[in-house]
Amino acid sequence: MVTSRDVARAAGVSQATVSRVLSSGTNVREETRLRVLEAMRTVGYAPNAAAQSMKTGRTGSVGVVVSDLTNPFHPQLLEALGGAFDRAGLRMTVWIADAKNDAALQAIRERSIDGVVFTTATTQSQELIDALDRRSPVVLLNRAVPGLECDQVASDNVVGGEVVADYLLAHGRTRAAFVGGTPLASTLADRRTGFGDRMATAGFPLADTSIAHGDYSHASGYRSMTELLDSGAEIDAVFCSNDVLAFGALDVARARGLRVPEDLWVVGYDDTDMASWESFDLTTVRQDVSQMAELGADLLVRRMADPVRPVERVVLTPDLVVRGSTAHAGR
Amino acid sequence: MVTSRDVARAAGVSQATVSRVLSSGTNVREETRLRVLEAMRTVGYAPNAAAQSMKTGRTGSVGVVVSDLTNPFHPQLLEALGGAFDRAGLRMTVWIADAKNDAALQAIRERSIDGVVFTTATTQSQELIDALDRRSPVVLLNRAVPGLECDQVASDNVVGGEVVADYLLAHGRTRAAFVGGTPLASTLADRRTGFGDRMATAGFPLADTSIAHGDYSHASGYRSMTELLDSGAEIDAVFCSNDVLAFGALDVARARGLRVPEDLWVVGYDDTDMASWESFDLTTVRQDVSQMAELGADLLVRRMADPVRPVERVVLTPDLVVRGSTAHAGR
DNA sequence: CTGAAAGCGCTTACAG
DNA sequence: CTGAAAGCGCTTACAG
Repeated sequence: MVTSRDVARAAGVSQATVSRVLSSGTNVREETRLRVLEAMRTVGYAPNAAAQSMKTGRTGSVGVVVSDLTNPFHPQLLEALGGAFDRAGLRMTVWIADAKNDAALQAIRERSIDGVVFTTATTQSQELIDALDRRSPVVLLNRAVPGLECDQVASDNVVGGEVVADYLLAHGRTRAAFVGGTPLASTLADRRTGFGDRMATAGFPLADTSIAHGDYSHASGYRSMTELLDSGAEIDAVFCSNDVLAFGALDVARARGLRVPEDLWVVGYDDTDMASWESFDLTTVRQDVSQMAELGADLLVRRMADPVRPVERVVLTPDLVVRGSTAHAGR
Repeated sequence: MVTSRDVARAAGVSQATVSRVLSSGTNVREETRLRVLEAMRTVGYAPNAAAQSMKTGRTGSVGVVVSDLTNPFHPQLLEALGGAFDRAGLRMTVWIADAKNDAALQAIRERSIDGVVFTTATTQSQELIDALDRRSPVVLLNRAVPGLECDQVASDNVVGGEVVADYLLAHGRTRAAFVGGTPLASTLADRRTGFGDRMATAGFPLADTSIAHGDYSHASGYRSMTELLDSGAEIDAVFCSNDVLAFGALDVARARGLRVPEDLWVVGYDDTDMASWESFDLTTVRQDVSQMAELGADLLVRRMADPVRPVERVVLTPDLVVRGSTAHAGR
């Protein structure tokens, strides 16, 4: 292994000078700097990250905890986060968690990473609370946990649900059902609350049959929609708590010869890329993934720079994207 | 920060003994071991990864370079790799690369990661060749680069194309077109070669109009299919070099009132989750993502353990999954 | 602007 | 089975 000592020898300077060129670049005569740089190239030097990290206390890596990459919303979020951290000169360690996952918090404790973004359902685990007590840099993205003293970025899912209700009501679609996963993640529960309350307030409570199955997958949406229709519920609209569920619901509608949107309106949530594909042409509530990721990455970077700054909670307002699964006629 | 020295003090032993408990666990009296473990808990100790890594020369992290998470095949691969590395006790640093990306190779040089899996198009960049000369652990997954002296796992894309041709020919679908991206990644070029050669050999060369546009996205498939049909080509089957392109092609067929499969057969590649959704019900060439990821992770682990072991090249044989976009009647 | 030296927190021979 | 000590490869005061 080539070390800074080898470079020093080759350049005829002390090891300390090599290190200065590497880290600050200041307090070095330009001529010396160039000579050292040249020597680095000649001997094929690359600084040892562990040694640097041990001295500086920083690793240059951050963690991202995501779940369920089969829902395209999550890869989109991951890709956006990757871009943001890349621009910030940070590497990204990824945990793909099924449920709660404290590996990332452990990694912070071991100083493998400098901070972490959680995009998964985060219960107030003791580990998380301890980490925050320790002033570990943690950002919650796409999740709001009211009691938690940490930076958070989330869209207002209650408003997201309300927007859908208002839209349906404005167009006389009053016999609405809700399809979610179960148990509902807080984000989805909020969507349901906003939606259901608004409909109820307008005098059109959701059908009791607004049921949900399993996870948040296509299969789950398919099953939920099937049961909904089998139950004989008279519905003219269905709001699914994410796009993938809505795709499943659409497939059921199609298979049964229901015309969308004439007979049934279908609304999703997330505005994933696929929602705009002609096969689906899905009206959905848009979450600006790029913006969300950008804000989250930025908050984490600032938190790492200053562990005691006041906590920030950013709430994004989602908006409705109207497409053929509701608005247009004759598709 | 709590160090092993603090633990030693609390347990009434030397720092070396704490370290022994931590690393090997051997050569320590059971009673001592328990006392140290207890002290660790009491003082809230977590070993410093950088210090460990500096001594051992290993980081416990591996890199994965993926591209284009909008193609669901890649998230599936990433998720499978994440699972495999997790089971091996390794963290996963992810680079989402648009083109060639040497950041991961740089990270190996700096000892931020112990090895890397490339799942992206890898030209024989000088950096990669240098890395291999240095015996850096590198595995190519889903990419075969014949000249490259490194472990590789890929499916046989030529055979994949041939399988499709044989299938079409066996069912009398002889006026076939190919839709790919451009420029073709080697994987896709192989699929085209296998497909085109087999069709030509049987006396049914592909239409000249077998064109391709842009990337490997839905939009690209949509545009290619549109041009294909606009050109007036008389085709009864189209083979798309991946599923996402096929979804775009299917949407065009639908929009134009072409019946699939009666008027047109559509075949994809990858067997992503979505291919089985009723909206698409796509016949496609299956790549076993889990197996591929498992093999790749395993090769990397073994390569890291033994940098001089002979290179392995694993070739997987893809198989055809027949669904409604070709076989069934009346959908 | 540069060098000698201390030290980051571990692991691991080397003695005992 | 345990401790004292060296050293992994850097960064950064401290002198000059």
